[in-house]
Amino acid sequence: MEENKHVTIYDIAEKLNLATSTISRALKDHHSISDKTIKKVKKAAKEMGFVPNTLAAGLRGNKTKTIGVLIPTVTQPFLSSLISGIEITAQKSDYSVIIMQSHDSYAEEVNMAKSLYSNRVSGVICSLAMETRDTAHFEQFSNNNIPLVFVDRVPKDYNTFRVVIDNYSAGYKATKHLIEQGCLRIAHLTAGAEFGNLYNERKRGYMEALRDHNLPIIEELIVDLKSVTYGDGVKASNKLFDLKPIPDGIFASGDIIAASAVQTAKKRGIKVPEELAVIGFNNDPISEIIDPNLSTITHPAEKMGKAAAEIIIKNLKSLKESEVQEITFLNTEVLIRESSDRK
Amino acid sequence: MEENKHVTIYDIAEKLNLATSTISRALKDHHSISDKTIKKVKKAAKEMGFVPNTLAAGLRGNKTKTIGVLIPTVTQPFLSSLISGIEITAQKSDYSVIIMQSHDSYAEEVNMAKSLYSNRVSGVICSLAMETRDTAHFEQFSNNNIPLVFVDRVPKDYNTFRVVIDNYSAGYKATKHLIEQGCLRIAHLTAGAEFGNLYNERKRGYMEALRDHNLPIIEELIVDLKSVTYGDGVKASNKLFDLKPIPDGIFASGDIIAASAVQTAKKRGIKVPEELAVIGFNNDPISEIIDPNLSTITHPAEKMGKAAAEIIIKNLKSLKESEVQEITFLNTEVLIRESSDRK
DNA sequence: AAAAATTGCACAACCGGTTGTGTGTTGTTG
DNA sequence: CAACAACACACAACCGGTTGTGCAATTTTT
Repeated sequence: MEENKHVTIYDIAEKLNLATSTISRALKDHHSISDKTIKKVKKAAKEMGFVPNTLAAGLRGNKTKTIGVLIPTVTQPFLSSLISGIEITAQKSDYSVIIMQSHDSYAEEVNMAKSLYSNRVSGVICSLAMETRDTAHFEQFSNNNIPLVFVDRVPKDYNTFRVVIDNYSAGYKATKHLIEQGCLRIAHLTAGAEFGNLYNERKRGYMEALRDHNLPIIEELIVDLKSVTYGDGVKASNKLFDLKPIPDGIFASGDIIAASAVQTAKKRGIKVPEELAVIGFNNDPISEIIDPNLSTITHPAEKMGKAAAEIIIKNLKSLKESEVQEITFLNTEVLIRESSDRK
Repeated sequence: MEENKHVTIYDIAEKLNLATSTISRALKDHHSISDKTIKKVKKAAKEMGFVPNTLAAGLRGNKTKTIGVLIPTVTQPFLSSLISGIEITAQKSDYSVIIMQSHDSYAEEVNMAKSLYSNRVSGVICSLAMETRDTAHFEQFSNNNIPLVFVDRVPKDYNTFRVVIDNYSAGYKATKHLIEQGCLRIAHLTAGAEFGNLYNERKRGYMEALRDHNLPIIEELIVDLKSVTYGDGVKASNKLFDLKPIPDGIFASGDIIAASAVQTAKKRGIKVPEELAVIGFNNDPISEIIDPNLSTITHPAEKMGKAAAEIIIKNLKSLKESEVQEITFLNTEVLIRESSDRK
C-alpha cells in the first residue's frame, strides 16, 4: 500500500506547465481564463484525483463554507429534524455542517463554541443548553462578524437572529382545545419552566387560556419535571393521578411526557380520552405510534432548520453590517388525534 | 460594533517581544521553553482572548484532530447513540467530531466522503448507506493513511477496521427465544435482506434456528420491507395477519417494525403475547414505551461508538503501518419483556 | 578555567489554495 | 497602421500556526 501524497494544484500546474493561480482560477470558472485552459485543467484535476484542501482555502480566505450547529443533543426528534432542515439548505449552497452537542451542559457549550470559533465556521446555529444562563461565549461570533442564529431555545436579551415559534400562543391553543373538549380540571406537565424560556411561555399560554375561560389555576395541577424523560413523566403522572379528583385533561409540554401520561393512565385504568384528554407538543414520531394516538402541537422543526440556514447564508453573501436583527416566527397547529378527541 | 480581528500568536509575540515560535511552543508546554515564559505567554494569551486557528495548524501539520462521521441519518436512535459514544471518547482526547448524513443515498455518501477528505479529517467512522454497493470512494482514506472504521453496516470485502455485532447469532438467539415460548409458526420481518448485509445475517440466524429445531421455513412468513418505517411495518404486518393461520410469533429486524406489528395486532384483536409473541431488535426507546413492552435484542450503540473512536485515536497515535486490520465484535443480549413473555 | 552540555529563544521555511498586480499577446478601432 | 482595449496567464505575497536548525547565554563537567 503506497502512501500517496495528496494531489495539490501545484502538481496540476507542473504537469500542465501553468501557474498555480491559473489552476485555481480555472477550477472555479474564473472569467479571465480561457475555456480551453479551463477544460484542460479540469480534465487533469479529475484524472489526477485532485481534491481541494479546505483548510488552505479557509485559512487564506478566513471563511470555510461551514455552518456550525450547537445543540443539546441529536437524539431528540425535534433536534434531529432541525439538523435535517439545516443540512438540506446548506447542501444547496455547498456548505458543510459541523454538529456539536452540549448535552445541556453550560460548560460543554462554552467549550464547543470555542471549538467552532477555532474552526472558523462561517456561521453558527444554536439551540441553548438547559443550563445556560448567560451568553458571553457567543460574543466571539458577533464580534467577528460571524452570523449567529438561535433556534427554539433562544436567549431573551441577546441581540441577534432568532427562529422560533410562538410558544405562548401554542400553549394557549393546546389548552383551549382541551377546554373545548369539555375539560374543567386541566393539568400541565412542563420542565424547567421557572427559567424564562420556551416552557415558561407555554405555561403562560396555558394559564391565560384558563383565565379567559373562567377556569381556576390550581397549583397542584402544574408539575415541573426535572428532565424531559419518560421516567420522570411517569412519576409526575402518578403524582397527578394520586390527586382526588384526578385531572380530566393534561397539556404536556412534550410528546414523551404526554406519552408517559397516556401509558400511566391506561395502567391505572383511566380511560383516554373519555376520562382524561391528553395533548402533547412537538409531533414526535411516537405520537403516531402509541395507542391511543397522541394529539399534539406541530413544531416545524425542519422548516426552522431551513430558515436558520437561509439566514446564515444570506447574511454571508451580503454582509450589511447594520441590518436589523430579526425574529422569524414559524407557525404551529393543533393536531387533533385520539388522545383528546371526545367528538 | 467594532470588527475585532482574530487574535493571533503574532499579536502575542509582538506584545511580549518574543518570537512566534516561542509563543507556539509555550502554549503547548514544550520543554525547551522556560516555565517563566510559559506562564507569561499563557497569561497574555488569555487576556488577549487568543483562540488558535485550527485551520492553520491543520494545514501545516496535515492533521486536524477531527473525526469524520458518515452515517445514513442522525434520527435513528441507534445511530444517535452511536454518535454519543463517539463524541464521549473523542472529547477525552480533545478531538472534534464532524457529522455528515448520507440519507442512505450512494451519491450523497460519495460526495460527503469527498468533503470529509477535503476537510482533512484525521479519521473516519462510517456506517454505509443502504444503497451503497461499492466502496471505491473510501480508498482516498486508506491510500492516505487516514484510519477508517466501519460500524454496523460494514462492507464485506474491504480490508479495514470494523466494529460490529454478530448479527447471525443475534438472529438465532431471537428466534430461539420465540421457539422456547412455544411458537411454531414464526414470521420474520426484515428490510433489504437480499443484499449481503446485516439484515441478511439476521435472517440467516432466523432460518438456522428454525432448522435446528425442526421447524419448516415458510416463504410467505418472511416479508422483506422496502424501508424501515412504521408505515411499511403496518403494511407488512397486515399481510401476515391476512394469512390463515396467522403466525404465532414474529421476529422483526428492528423495533419500529416490531412496534408496528404489535400495534397492528392489537387493532385486529390479536392478543400479544398470548396469540402472537413479538421480538424486535435494537432496544430503541420506543420498545419500553409501547404497551405491551417490546422484547428485543440489545444493540450496544454507545459502546460501538466508543470502540470505533478508540480505534481511530489509537491508530493515529501509533501508526504501525502494517498492523492487521481487525474486526471488533460486541455482545448482544435477548431482552425479554412483555411482548414475548408467555411465562 | 577551559571545554562541553544544556537551556532559552529567534529565524525562516513550510502547508496549499487565493488574489492583487504585472506582462506579453491578440484583437479592435479611428 | 498606430493606439488602445481585452485577453490569458505568471508572479508573489498572504493566511496563521508548526517545527528543524542555529546561536548565544548559562550551567555543568573535567
